[in-house]
Amino acid sequence: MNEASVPLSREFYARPALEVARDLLGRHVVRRIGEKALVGRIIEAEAYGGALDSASHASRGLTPRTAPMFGPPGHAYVYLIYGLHDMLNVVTGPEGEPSAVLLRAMTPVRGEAQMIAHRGGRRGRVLSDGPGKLAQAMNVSVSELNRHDLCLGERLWLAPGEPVPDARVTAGPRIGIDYAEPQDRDAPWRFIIAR
DNA sequence: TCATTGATGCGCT
DNA sequence: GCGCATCAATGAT
Repeated sequence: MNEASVPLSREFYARPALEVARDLLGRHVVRRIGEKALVGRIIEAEAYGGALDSASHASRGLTPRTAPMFGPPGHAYVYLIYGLHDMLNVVTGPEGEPSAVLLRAMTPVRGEAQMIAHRGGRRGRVLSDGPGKLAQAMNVSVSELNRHDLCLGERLWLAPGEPVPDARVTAGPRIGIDYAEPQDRDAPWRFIIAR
């Protein structure tokens, strides 16, 4: 494991989701499957949680599904949406205060051919430009990686990568949360790397 | 390039 | 039973 792929520390995650989401842009997602390593650069992320975020799963309280969000930071929260797609989140903030960041998109850095295979041969922009696509390209599933500790450097973790300056960052409302209260629906908690 | 729609399974009421 | 932090195929502009 070289310097660029050392796992981000627990302290990195133990901050407000909003701060972590912004800071995750340009960082690397590392997935190790046996001897093979897949690396992607995060280009889009969304914060969920905070005091009273009606868009967050955790706003309904602690349930078996949302339990990881209430747990210690630096763990994965993976869930299935629409019966089809796995969503990869990282748990943030102090234990007991539910929050997480959804990884929404990445670009391939290493192991692109393997990612394409995971995606059924789809390549180019559609390889990993959505949360379900990102998880599928990385072969991340609820059954294998929900609650996984991202600070171990085993199977799945995030690494320093190349942080992005503010001038390259754009914030806007989150996607697919029309059901949320207006102030949460409109909050600029989605971060992307402008191009 | 944009809008529409079916797919599909589980958590929660 | 309802609805969901989505995707891909389809058809129109």
